[in-house]
Order: sequence, then structure tokens, then C-alpha cells
Amino acid sequence: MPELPEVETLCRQMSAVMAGAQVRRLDILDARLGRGKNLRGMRVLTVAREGKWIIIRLEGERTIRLHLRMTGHLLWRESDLVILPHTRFTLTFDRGRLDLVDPRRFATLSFDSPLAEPAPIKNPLEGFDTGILIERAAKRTAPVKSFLMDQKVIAGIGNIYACEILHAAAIDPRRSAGSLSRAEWRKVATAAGRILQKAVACRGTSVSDWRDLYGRMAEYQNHLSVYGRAGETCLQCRETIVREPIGGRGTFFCPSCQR
DNA sequence: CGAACGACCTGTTCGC
DNA sequence: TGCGAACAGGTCGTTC
Repeated sequence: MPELPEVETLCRQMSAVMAGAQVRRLDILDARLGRGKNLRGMRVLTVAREGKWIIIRLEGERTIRLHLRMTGHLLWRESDLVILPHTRFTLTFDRGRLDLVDPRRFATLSFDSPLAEPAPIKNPLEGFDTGILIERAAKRTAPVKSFLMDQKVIAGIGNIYACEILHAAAIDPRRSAGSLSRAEWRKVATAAGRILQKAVACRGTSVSDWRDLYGRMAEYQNHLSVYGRAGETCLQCRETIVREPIGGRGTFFCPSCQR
């Protein structure tokens, strides 16, 4: 589910409501998430995003690391504290409760674990270095779309935004990453920066069931050019958008203006 | 090292 | 209407 803009949205909203707050209790409802910790009385220092990871830093060098994978949702609730279906943990504060709701149970939770090796482009919101892209893509034969989604290279881009970025850059997603010219990588970098920034401003993309921390729909789904639009008309050239699997993932593109 | 593919889960949508 | 197949925002492990 959530890619960089969705996770960024949740982190900003959590930071606003949780920073400085004291944990009352943590309850793990799904044993798949592992054992909980006694965090009672600890204050939240910061809530930050690393790629698609959510890092909650607490007093005493304690951290909670959370990854929502495909269907993880986080909801902040202050009234009507009924446990919704598929709730996997609850983190209770004096002023409200943070719930993880995750139907597919792919989300993961860990405590105090070491940070992963940062990707060369660890925060696409701060801009891209085209040189790094070219260097890392050299000799890679996998499709450029899979390359954009490789978290070891760029942290945060997933299926929706990879499709949108390549359409904006007019690049065929099936081309090998190593085949793009410098000028094409510049177009990709520019498109990626612009699209991700705008998606953050829109609080993400609500395809199917994504909602923000307060259960509200996002806005970027109203700006999608290709994702989810198979059979519809390309707004750029009037050709029909197609869907074709790449790397096992549904990929949407315009066969006419993406070359 | 990189690439391809199945596995992990459950719910919803699609096609006959 | 009903039923099985296909599909879904993401990674990870295995095999070649």
C-alpha cells in the first residue's frame, strides 16, 4: 500500500499528535508481529520516515520500527475506541490511541533494531543526483521500472509512483535500466521530484482503501495519469493506456508516448 | 552480483 | 446468483 508520500503523510501527522506524548501501553493483538515491549511512561521524541519505514524514537534510546507493506493502515483515535476488524496492535497515549489495522498481515514491527544500510538516494524528496542514477543503472538489464522500485537504490518509490514517473518522463517501463541516456535520466529525476512532492501535498493516493491517520481520503488519485487507467485514454496523446506485468507487478503505461 | 519467481496473507473484483 | 480465478500499495528467500 503505502509508498513514500503515504508514509510521509502518516509520519507528519503522527509527529504532530504524538511528539512529547507519554506511552500508556502497547498491546500486540496479532502474534505474527512478535512480542511487545513494556514502553509504559516513555515519551515519544520524534516520528520519522526512512524510505517506507516509520521510525518512532522514544526516550532512553528506544525505537519502534514499523513497515506497513501492502495493506497496513495507521489510525489515530480519540473517541469510539472500539477495536476495528484486523487491528494488529494498539499504542495507547493519554490523549488517544494509535492503531495498526492490516488485513493482509504483512506489516512488520521491531524494536531497537539496527538501521538498514541507507540507499544512495535515501530521500527522493530532497532531490535526485542524476549521476548516482546513471552509475547505479549501468549494466543493469532489468526493466527501468523495477530499478526505480529497488529500495537499495532509491528509498521510497513503489508501484504507483514508478508508473506515474515513467509516464511523465515519456520512458517505456520495459526498457532496461542501463539503456537510458543521461538526458532521459534527467527527465526521470525531474519527474520523480515533482510527482512525489505533489503527492505529499495531496496526502498520498487513495486507491482502494488507503486513508490518512484520521481516516480521511487522500487527493493524488485525482491526478493519476496512467495507474489504474488501463483501457482509458492517455491524456497526453489520446492513445489507450495498457496494463502489462513487469517484474510480477501490474504496470500501466501509454505505448504511444512512452518510448 | 543480478535477475526471475514463488512465498507470505486476506479481501475484493472480475469473468463465465 | 454463484464460484473460482485473478489481482492488490511490498519485501524476502531461493535458484539459476
